[in-house]
Amino acid sequence: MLMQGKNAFEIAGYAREAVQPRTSPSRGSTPCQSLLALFQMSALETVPASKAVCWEGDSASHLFQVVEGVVRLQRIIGEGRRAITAFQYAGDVVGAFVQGEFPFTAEAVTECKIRRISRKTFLSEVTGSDVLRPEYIKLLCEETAAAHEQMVLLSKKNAEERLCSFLVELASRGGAPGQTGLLQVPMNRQDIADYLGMTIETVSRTISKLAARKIVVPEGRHNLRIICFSRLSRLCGNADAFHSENCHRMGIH
Amino acid sequence: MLMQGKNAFEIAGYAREAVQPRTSPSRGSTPCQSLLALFQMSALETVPASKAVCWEGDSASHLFQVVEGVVRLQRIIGEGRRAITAFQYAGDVVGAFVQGEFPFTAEAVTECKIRRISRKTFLSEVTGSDVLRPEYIKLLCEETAAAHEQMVLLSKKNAEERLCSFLVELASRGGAPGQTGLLQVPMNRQDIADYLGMTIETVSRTISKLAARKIVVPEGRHNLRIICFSRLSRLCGNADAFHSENCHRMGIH
DNA sequence: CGGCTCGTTGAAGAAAATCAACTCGAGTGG
DNA sequence: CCACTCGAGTTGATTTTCTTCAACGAGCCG
Repeated sequence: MLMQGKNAFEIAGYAREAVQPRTSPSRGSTPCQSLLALFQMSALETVPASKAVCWEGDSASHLFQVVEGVVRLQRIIGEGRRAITAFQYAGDVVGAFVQGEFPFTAEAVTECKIRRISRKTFLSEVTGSDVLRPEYIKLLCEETAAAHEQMVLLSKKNAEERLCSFLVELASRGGAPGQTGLLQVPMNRQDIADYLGMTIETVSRTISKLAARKIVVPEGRHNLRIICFSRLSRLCGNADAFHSENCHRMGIH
Repeated sequence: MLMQGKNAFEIAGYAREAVQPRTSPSRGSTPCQSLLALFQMSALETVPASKAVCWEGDSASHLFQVVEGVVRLQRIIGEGRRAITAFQYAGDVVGAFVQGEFPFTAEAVTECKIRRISRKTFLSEVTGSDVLRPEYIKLLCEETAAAHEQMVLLSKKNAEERLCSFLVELASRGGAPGQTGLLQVPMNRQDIADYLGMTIETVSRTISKLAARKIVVPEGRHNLRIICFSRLSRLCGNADAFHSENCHRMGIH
């Protein structure tokens, strides 16, 4: 329920490629220009924060597009343990890789605007289009690559590297923090913890330590001012941190 | 289609769906029956244990099929840290989800037999076939689902749950251990550790503890006799362990 | 046999989890 | 307006789990 007042969101850059210029539905003769245009024919739905978009185990009859807001994909494994396997931002498609049943529950982190499309329609449109098909494949590949990246993080990185990786990812996926370096963090500490395989306490302590080193400055619960993005990048624990494309000079050494 | 093989490999059940009945190459008029048949037109190559099949960062001009043996997909992240993101068994395709450059190095765990096909050929065959396309999509979805499963393991499971999950996965992917309960474990302790986000010492200790509880019995470095598969399943840390399809009575409670 | 790798086991240490207290803000209601 | 509560977050103290360091053992091959 945090920050949905139309603008705070955009300021932080989360409106990545939100609503596109209206095009006519592709049903019939007009071919779709892009995957996201497929969703344009369906109504915009509003999902309140922390309400589910779809449930683990349910038959995946639909796919969803996040138009605005942030969605988390999560799995519950006994005794109150929860793992968040991905966050989906404006422009992302939820369920692209799902066949049969959803292997996750998708919940709105913030209040969200979404569109849905039936899997049947989606697949027939995609398989019938030489434009959409490679785009769909590309999407699947990116998702899998992201999953592998996350596995590396969870396998081998320590608390600080995990958090820094998360912040860098958030800055690039949620939208660049921009000149001011103000990064909006829509998810709460528990979400971050469950995404990074840590506890809220460790997340909190790690942020405090970064703050003490003047790498970031917390401004309220949901904002972090990035003082030195290049240092943040170098703390991600990637072998090639120094040559990272994220690292092209941000002014501060 | 499993087990036509005749050797030590088959005994352990790793010949999942290895070599198929010879079909003529699909180039030209004869359509392929399945994704794996696509590889039939190319020569069988032998890769010695611990030699690379492809390298991280290299342009992914080819895809590979594992015909026999086990391959590990790994990433190195500075200072000698290695993460194994997946093992690929006989019948699996390596690089299905890759576009552009390989995000991993693929290395033979055991001596392997592989076939390769150019990405260009693969994609043109797949996109041109109504049989192959859904099969390809299914493959991508399964890979992503497996990646999510692994993320849950790495996020939330303790050493024992990780190891038990691995053994159950190995039993189902590498082939059922069968009546005798003898499970072949082709990878060494370091491979297992890097796959599960642990150290070799912790892997070793965890196996010893399972052995002390008479759940498994190590027989040499690369064999484990599963005494009680249902107990192993229940130790995986999945919420639904009791109702798992792996759990249909194996005799022992 | 000696030298090697791989695996196991023990002891010590470190990182993160757990448990617990406390702060901060927002909302509620007197 | 202020006291109160409630949830989220922070911080400290303690414990647990796993890692690290080190020694040792088993199998293998020259």
